[in-house]
Amino acid sequence: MSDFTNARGYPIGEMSKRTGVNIETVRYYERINLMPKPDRTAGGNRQYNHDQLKRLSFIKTSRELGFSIDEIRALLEMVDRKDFTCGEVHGLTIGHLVSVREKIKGLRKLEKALVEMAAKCSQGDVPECPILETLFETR
Amino acid sequence: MSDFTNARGYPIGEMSKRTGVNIETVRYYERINLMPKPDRTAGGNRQYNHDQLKRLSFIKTSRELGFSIDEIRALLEMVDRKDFTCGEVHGLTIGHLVSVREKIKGLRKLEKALVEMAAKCSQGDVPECPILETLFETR
DNA sequence: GGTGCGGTCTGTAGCCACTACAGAAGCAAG
DNA sequence: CTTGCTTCTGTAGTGGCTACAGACCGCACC
Repeated sequence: MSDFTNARGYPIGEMSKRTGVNIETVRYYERINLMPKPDRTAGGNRQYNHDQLKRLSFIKTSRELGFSIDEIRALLEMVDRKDFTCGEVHGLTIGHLVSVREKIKGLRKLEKALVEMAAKCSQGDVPECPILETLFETR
Repeated sequence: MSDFTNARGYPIGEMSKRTGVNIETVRYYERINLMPKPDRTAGGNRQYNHDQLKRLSFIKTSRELGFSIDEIRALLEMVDRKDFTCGEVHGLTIGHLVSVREKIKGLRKLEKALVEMAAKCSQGDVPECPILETLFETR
């Protein structure tokens, strides 16, 4: 088992394991300039440093929180330029929270409609179904 | 103003207006064999009939309820073959309901995390932000 | 019959955020 | 040096549309 804590840097697989981001996705993030181009070994393999590990971790956490790539890019650009205020970051977060709440609202409505439809259904063996009838209603 | 109730059939724009499905999307549904190939006028324009209008309406309603194209395809194939039971349709609906509920659960968790993060934030003018600190925490 | 204008045609490319290959090459342990 | 895992580049596919370009259709009006 290797020790990556000294100056050798992390290969892409180690980055993937530590962050839970798919290897292909790490390379994809590089291609779209969300991750910087890392150093390479003599043979051409990527070698990441600890800052880059932190950055990838940030991206992963943010994605799990539902931020879009563009939202994450905005956050990271502020960080890169060291040119942001806590208020700005708060604003971005709240904006995202609003859209998450809207999504929940939409799904709740949808849940309700599905429950209502399913309740009408006898679940029998017959080829007549109130669910299909509901769906086929002309608007 | 024309009257489409007689035998002339509906042009694609009328289908779009009546169902709320984008014209491009109607053609897309035909390409992926979700909608049948309609009749054509002498000049080559599509002419739909009332059954096709009902079918498109069904698709639209189902999409709004969050069914995937493949789920809708399954429903429509059962209808086309006239070979289904109410129980089968109920099963598909419940399966979908379960996945909707999972999505809601996920979003709720996410909402909670966002609220917690935002609460820690002073919203001040300073370039220090607990939100970013949280996001940058190594996993 | 001509003109004008909006609807429609086909085909292709783009969107988001990845994911999945193929085929070659690197790298580390034994 | 061999073995076998990891990584490389480049390209194409996913879902569910959407957005063009450039040509053609159809219908009202004169």
